[in-house]
Amino acid sequence: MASDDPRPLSSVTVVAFALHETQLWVLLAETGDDAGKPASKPWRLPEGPVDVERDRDLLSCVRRVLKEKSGLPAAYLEQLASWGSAARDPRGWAATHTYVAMISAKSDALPSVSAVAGAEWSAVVGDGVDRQLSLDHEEILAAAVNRLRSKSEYTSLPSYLLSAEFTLSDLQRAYEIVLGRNVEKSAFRTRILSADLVVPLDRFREAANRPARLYRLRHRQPVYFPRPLQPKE
Amino acid sequence: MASDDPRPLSSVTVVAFALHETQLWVLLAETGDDAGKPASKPWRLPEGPVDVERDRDLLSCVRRVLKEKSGLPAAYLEQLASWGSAARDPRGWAATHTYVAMISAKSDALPSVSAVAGAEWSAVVGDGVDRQLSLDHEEILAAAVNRLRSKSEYTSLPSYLLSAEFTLSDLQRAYEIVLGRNVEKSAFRTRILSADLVVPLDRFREAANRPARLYRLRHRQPVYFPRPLQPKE
DNA sequence: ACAATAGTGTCTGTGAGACAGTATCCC
DNA sequence: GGGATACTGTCTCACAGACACTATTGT
Repeated sequence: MASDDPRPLSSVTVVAFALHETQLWVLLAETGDDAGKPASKPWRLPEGPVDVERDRDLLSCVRRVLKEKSGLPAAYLEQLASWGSAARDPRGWAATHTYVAMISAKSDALPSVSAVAGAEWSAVVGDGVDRQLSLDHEEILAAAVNRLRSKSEYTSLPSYLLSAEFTLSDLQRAYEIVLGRNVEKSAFRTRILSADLVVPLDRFREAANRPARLYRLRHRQPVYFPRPLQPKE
Repeated sequence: MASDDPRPLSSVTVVAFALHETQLWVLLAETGDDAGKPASKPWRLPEGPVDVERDRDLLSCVRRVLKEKSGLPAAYLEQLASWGSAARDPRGWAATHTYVAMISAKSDALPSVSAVAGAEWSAVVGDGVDRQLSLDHEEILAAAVNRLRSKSEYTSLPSYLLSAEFTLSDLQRAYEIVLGRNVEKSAFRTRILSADLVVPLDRFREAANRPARLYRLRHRQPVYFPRPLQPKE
């Protein structure tokens, strides 16, 4: 019980999501080639060890890691789970605290590109990406995608993927991309408007058709709807 | 980035719930009086450091800790969250992976007493207990109670607090105790029976009134209902 | 006028809430 | 029969799904 027993490695892993065009994207980091040897699976989720000198707590640790790997702030951060075992990291017993981060779209709807070397957005396909990830990061990513999808059935999570001002059609499209299925327009609008989710603005988005009213989020915290969108069959 | 940087303490904390009479109970452990000095807040949640020699992963670590502190097996275990900061433990930067454990009632509905020294069941009042806990364990307990309550609105979690065979009234009472409010009988029975939750047995519990049919759980994993019990107002 | 997207109205279905009524045991 | 608990039937209400319909812009 002495506090100098061997301790596991402690790190933090971020699964950062963004929207671009018609897809959901996740932030990956390239494995640093330690000692010049390129790993067989060079991609991984952004991760960093807990720094007991600089990090006050887990949340500030995630924020630091996300900033170092992407330069981007998270519109919303939530703990996912933790993974820890003797086998998951070749360096020894390692535990990681994982977080889901939602990144707001930038004005021009570009995928919030990072000016940081070795970071890259990858499209989410199914519950993963189309490349292999090292360690157990494929499992962690799948869990994050599933958490995002299932929580989007009954909360306003997808709203954090939009920019500050958006139309209800934008929001509906965000849900459709995240959930991977169509959402019925009328029911969707009633749902959003009867919850206290958004504030209507007096501005409209102009286009070659009827202009759409712009909205912004009313709260910083997610809203929980009274019923899930799709009764889980 | 050297792997011999100072590492945080890593531990696992269990919030174990049980049902007895008309209340929900949680397992507490007495702080060992290190060096004979009794702590000012002698009670805490069962907790133990990750043992990199003996524990294969976090789940086996929780099982070991729960067994050591209570001698009881968990009918259901689920990760709650993790807490980690420089300040939460006087010994230094400490992270703990917390789990919620559900303990089945024993045949005679005794609160599953433990033959282990320094462990004790305490009734849950509100989202805590009526004594102070050390470290941030009051916050962890509150989070566990809230998780149990909110997840009981749309899953079969309370079923794990019953013994193997139970009546629908037993199950309803479990929900009522966990949720802290009455549940309407007719709707409750329809809900339970139309989900695939239970298997009817050919046996009945006899009493000084109409005998009640006994049931057992159909699945080991919790069932998710299509709608929450109470629309979150 | 037409294309295109924004936004609404109406009808249906599902499952929870309320509550009364019936069923079946022991005494 | 009476007390007690088990179990069912009926009516209402909230809200999601389906889908058609109207509204308002640019070209």
